[in-house]
Amino acid sequence: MTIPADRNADRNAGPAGGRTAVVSRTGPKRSESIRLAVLNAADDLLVERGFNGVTIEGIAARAGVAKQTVYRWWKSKVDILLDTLADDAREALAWPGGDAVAEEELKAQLRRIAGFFEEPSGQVLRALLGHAQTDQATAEALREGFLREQRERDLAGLRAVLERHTGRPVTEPTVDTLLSVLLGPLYYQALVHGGPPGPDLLDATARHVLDLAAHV
Amino acid sequence: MTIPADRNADRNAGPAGGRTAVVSRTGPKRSESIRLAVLNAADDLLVERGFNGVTIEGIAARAGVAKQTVYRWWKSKVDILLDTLADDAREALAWPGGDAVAEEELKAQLRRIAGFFEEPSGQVLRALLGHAQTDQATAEALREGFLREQRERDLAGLRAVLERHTGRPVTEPTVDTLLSVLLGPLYYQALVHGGPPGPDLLDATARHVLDLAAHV
Amino acid sequence: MTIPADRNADRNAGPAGGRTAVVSRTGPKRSESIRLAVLNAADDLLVERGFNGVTIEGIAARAGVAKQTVYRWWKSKVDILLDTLADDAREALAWPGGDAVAEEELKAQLRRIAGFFEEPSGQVLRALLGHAQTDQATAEALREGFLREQRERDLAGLRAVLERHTGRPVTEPTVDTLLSVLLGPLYYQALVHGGPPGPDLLDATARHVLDLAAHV
Amino acid sequence: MTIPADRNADRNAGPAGGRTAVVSRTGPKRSESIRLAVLNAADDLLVERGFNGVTIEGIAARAGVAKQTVYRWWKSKVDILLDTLADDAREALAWPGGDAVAEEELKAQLRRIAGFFEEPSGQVLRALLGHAQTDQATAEALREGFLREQRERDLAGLRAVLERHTGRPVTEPTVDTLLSVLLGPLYYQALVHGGPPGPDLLDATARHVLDLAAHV
DNA sequence: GGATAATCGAGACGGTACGTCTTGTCTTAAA
DNA sequence: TTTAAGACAAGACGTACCGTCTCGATTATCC
Repeated sequence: MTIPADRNADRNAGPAGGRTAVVSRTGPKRSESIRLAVLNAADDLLVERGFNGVTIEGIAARAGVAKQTVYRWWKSKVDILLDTLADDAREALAWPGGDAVAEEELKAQLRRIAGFFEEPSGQVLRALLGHAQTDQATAEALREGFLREQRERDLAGLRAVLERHTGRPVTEPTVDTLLSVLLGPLYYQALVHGGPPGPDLLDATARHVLDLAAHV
Repeated sequence: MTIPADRNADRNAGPAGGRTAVVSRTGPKRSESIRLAVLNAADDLLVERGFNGVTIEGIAARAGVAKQTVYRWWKSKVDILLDTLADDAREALAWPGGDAVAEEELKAQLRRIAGFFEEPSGQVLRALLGHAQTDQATAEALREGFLREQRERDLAGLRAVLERHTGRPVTEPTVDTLLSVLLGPLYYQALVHGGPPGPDLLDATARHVLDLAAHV
Repeated sequence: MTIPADRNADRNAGPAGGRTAVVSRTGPKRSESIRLAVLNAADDLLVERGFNGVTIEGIAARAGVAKQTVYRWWKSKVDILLDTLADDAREALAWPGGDAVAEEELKAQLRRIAGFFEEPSGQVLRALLGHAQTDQATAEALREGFLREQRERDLAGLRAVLERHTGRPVTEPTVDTLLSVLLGPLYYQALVHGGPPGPDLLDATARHVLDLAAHV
Repeated sequence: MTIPADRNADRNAGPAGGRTAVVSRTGPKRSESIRLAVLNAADDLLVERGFNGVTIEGIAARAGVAKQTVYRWWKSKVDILLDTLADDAREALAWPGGDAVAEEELKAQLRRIAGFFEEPSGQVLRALLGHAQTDQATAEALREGFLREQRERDLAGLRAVLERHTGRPVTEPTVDTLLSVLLGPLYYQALVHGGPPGPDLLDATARHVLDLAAHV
């Protein structure tokens, strides 16, 4: 969670936001500690018991919170996990954007992603991607939220590396395709075969992407 | 379903088969029509209602069969879907192995896989891969069964193409890496972003794989 | 509600009264309009939805009042209904005490009570008597409050009629028994069989009570 | 429960009864021990905690039964209590019909009823009558079921006593009125003032009813 | 005219129970 | 012996109120 002011902007709209300030708005505020307890409980349960082992009742019990309190702020366990992801994944997947050699930077980024999939927050992403395979609502929420933002960050990061490497501008469709070439094998290993990819694969993809960028 | 005699050999072991003929073994045989009705019902429900909409009770009701009858032959809905996959996916993902130009053959194979993901049986695979993200048992069953076999078929198919293309033998680790490079972007599109990949992406990957094979 | 100054004397004791004047007591006074809105809302809900359909939240919502405001002044919905009863039932069940023929006066009083049970305030009494069957606290509150007062008014009213009829004093235990003989069949009809008693029954009881009073 | 064959005739209609035997009807039978455990649990809870303390969940827990099992056979706690009443109250309120002196027999019967109200099954009747004050469905079920049957038994019992006492036939409307005169004061004491009536009252009513029967 | 102290609306919160749904096992009767 | 039908224990679902509590905005009273 990086920008507290924006957090849950849509969810909080109910009592206070949006309406033109006519609404009086009194009463106690939402408890931040409860919010964190719920997100942590969900995360823990996911790691311990898998997606189907995460239940709203279980989350409430472990967070030491009433079930209705969970329902007041989130409408499903998917909603909770999306919130968890938003809090945790952003920085873990950021492009540091140093001035290293391009190939090294790509490899480092791939290793960072591979490492992310091993952590609890990576588990959350895997779980949500898994659920999205057959749940339309989850798929949409994920794409319009986390995935879109992440894609944008990745495109910007990759473009910067490529332009530094080739010394000239790179067109949008090119970066788009190259990003899929870069990330594809890694996600494929993580989602289909489970576990981290061999180092060969990461190095190979990083190199190929740079070659391709140079030749196109 | 290609080899009826072997079908479900392990699953059938329960009530009737397996034991060394000591079991008297009388009564009517397992009804093949029931088996198909169950598999179809599961498939239909998956497409209509998503993975969580598939329930054993729902399957039994739609197949016009008692719940216990389903439990007798399969131990979970995942087991049923694995059965469905085994019946449907093999040929859909086979390498035809013609004598076309290598690049064309790779592209055709990629398009075949992309098409598969749009069909009901592709839905089943996506559902199972999704569930495997957080369910250890499913992950194992999938990897030791369908995924291993499919990987072998893919390795053999790709090696044949590469050797025809380069005119020399290709080492095992090389094919392995190249297979991930080839399939990665496609699976990444299907599983992460949903929907088919752009044609550019498929063509690009096919070409790169051949380039890489030539240079290594 | 006949004596506003005394109204709810005990109930009001909470925040302000009772303590020996040490408490300085400033601030706004209790809103009478809120009190009435709450009592009316409770009454309406009781008639529309039955005892279980009366909830503090429902009352507050319908009265346009915050829940806490209700809890500030009443400690339960039973408490609210007792208040309603005190406001409404007294005069409806009073003995007018004219100088008519005794039999006519008894019949008129019985008909007045029978009519009362058909009205909303009669509903409140029935509801509270009903709840008192299995709720000890309600039973006690009802008996020590409304029922005792009403019993006293009834005893006085009946004694006056009997003494006028027989021309001599009537002993306490006799009036007590005769009051039960008089009211019993009426309440029995109202509470057990629902709906008003046949006119035969009222006339018969009135006559019998006078006969008995004459013979004893 | 006196006539097991008839028990729950309407409720059991679902799977087996009523329809013209077309329905095949297989599967396990309803467990009688569960039925009794549930009725006892409900009875116990009512006595211990009052009507509002009786919850389906509480009944299920105390009976050591799953909640759904309770819902399978009864649709509400009122339904359960009605069943309890049917099992328990019939014989407790029967007219023994000896050949004693009429007055003695009436007094005995009144004492029997008064005693019934002190027992657990009497508690059930009081609870249901209480709930019926504001719940239309309960009121109807009670009147069309238990109360009607009990009224018929009472009418027959009282008529026999009266005819033996007067030596001539008694008309229907007369018995009806006299029954209310007889039972009214007793129920009034039990339901309104709680606790048993004084012996005076019972003796007085019994005598009056016989006087009235003789004079009419 | 401030400070003080109450009322009041709004609603968060931990709970309990609701009535429904699905799971996986078990039991019975018919085929 | 297999199958259909379904009883059963277990437990999660999402909802409704409970009674307590914490805010912030408003009055009134008294110094």
